Amino acid sequence: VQNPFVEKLGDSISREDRELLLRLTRRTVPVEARQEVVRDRDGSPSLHVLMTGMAYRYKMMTGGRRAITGYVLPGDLCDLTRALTGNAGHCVVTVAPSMVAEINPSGFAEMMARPGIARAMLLFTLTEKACLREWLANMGQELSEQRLAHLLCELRHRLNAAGQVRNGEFLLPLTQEEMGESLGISAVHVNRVLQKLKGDDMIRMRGRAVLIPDPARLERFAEFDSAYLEIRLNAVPDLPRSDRKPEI
Amino acid sequence: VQNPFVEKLGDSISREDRELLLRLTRRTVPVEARQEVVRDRDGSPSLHVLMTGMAYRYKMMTGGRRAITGYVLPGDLCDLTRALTGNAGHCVVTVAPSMVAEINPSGFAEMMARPGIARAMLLFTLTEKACLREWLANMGQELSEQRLAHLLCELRHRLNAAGQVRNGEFLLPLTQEEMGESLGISAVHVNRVLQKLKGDDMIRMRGRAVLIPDPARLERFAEFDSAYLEIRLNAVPDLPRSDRKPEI
DNA sequence: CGCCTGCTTGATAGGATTCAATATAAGTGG
DNA sequence: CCACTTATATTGAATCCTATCAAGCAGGCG
Repeated sequence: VQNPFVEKLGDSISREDRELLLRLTRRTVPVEARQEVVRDRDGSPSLHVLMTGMAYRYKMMTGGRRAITGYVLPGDLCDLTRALTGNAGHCVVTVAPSMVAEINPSGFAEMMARPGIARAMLLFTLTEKACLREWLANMGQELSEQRLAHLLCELRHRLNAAGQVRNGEFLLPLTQEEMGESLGISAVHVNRVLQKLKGDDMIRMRGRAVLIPDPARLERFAEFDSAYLEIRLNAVPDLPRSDRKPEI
Repeated sequence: VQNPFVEKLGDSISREDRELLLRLTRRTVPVEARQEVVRDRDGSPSLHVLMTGMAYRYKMMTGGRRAITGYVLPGDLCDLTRALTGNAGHCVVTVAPSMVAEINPSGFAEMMARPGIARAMLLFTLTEKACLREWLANMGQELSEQRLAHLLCELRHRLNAAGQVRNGEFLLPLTQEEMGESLGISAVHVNRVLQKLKGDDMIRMRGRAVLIPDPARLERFAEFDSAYLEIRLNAVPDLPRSDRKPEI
């Protein structure tokens, strides 16, 4: 995988748009694990794109607790909101050594001036919104066992799309504390739930490697439906055409 | 308030864009309370904008439970995702008699072809995303008392922006069941928490009218910071200009 | 008036937290 | 390379928040 960001867009953008994005994301900088890529208020005004590695978004709560609200995988934008509005509303930190492309403000302006790219960015945002909705629904209605299973399903699915799953196995460099912060449960409880899932052979773990013997079974258990991740760009009509019958 | 949708955009869009949106949302249809405005899969391909009334987004979970993931207030879009991708991922239902503007596909195409409007839609989406992130963080980390308080703070704040708060009092036509579905707690528990908040004089209720004697106090208690709702369009630079110093 | 929906209250049960202690893994520096 | 230090993982016990079940109450509506 050369440029996961541009590749994600597939052929939904024009050749010129693709070239521009390739150019803007050519230069990447390495970021070590557990390093802040985006800080809530300060930090660089650039737009950051994760090219390799892994990160998550989190929000500080009073009392020093953290809430993890989503994961950033190769090809994902880190801080579109901050680039557009000047305020991210959350931080992004790596969990693994990563490569990040920085698009400076003028480059960002250049890309957003292209309608095709702007629309693609909107769709990225919609996907993330769908993710958040899914997490929220899960958090509110499901038991912790299913929630953890759901998280694993989502990560497996997305990592798979990023080509990071080999033989049904993928690396998950998260601590149990962090899993807990993602699900709203304590690290102690994560540990117990994890053991239960292992006991039922829903998952197997070797260090930081996770193996899911029967993804379909885990997804059934987690009530996971990947539809919310499939907001594919090519599912978008060029622009809704007026040949559809207009209604009253 | 004539057209809450267009008014929300303020002077961040051009006069022509404003005229177009006014024209597209001129004709509205009444929708009774507890009526579906958006169904997950089927339904009209139009984009719906709530002009008056109130609605919420929900997702059906297995077992017949519902998860409410957000509220739609006057001026808000109901189904931008569905208009763009063909799939909403959730339903929208009114809680009060409402007026809804329907923008048919060709009208939607027309508006999205204007860069200024497209950018405004992106910002709407970002605001909603910020909301979801806030809910998610709250759901995961806070106790039900604070969560309920937080929900009330958000609704007060947004209803206030929509001019629906008079003397610190506003109408909240929600059942306790629905509040529970918004917070991931049972209706029975909502009732008890509500009583506790009343007991501390955090809120007062007369039927469906909610009065918050001291908003600042409730917000402190709920750890509510309205910043996430303030993604004002005018906070956006015309487009990031290149007169900022580019960094390495 | 009777019915239905929503609200209220009590009692019980269970999931998850916290506290605490130990084990294990992972670094670090000598 | 090993001893030391720290972070992470694991296990147990007590506590607490919240769900569930059940029953009674209130108000609106045909």
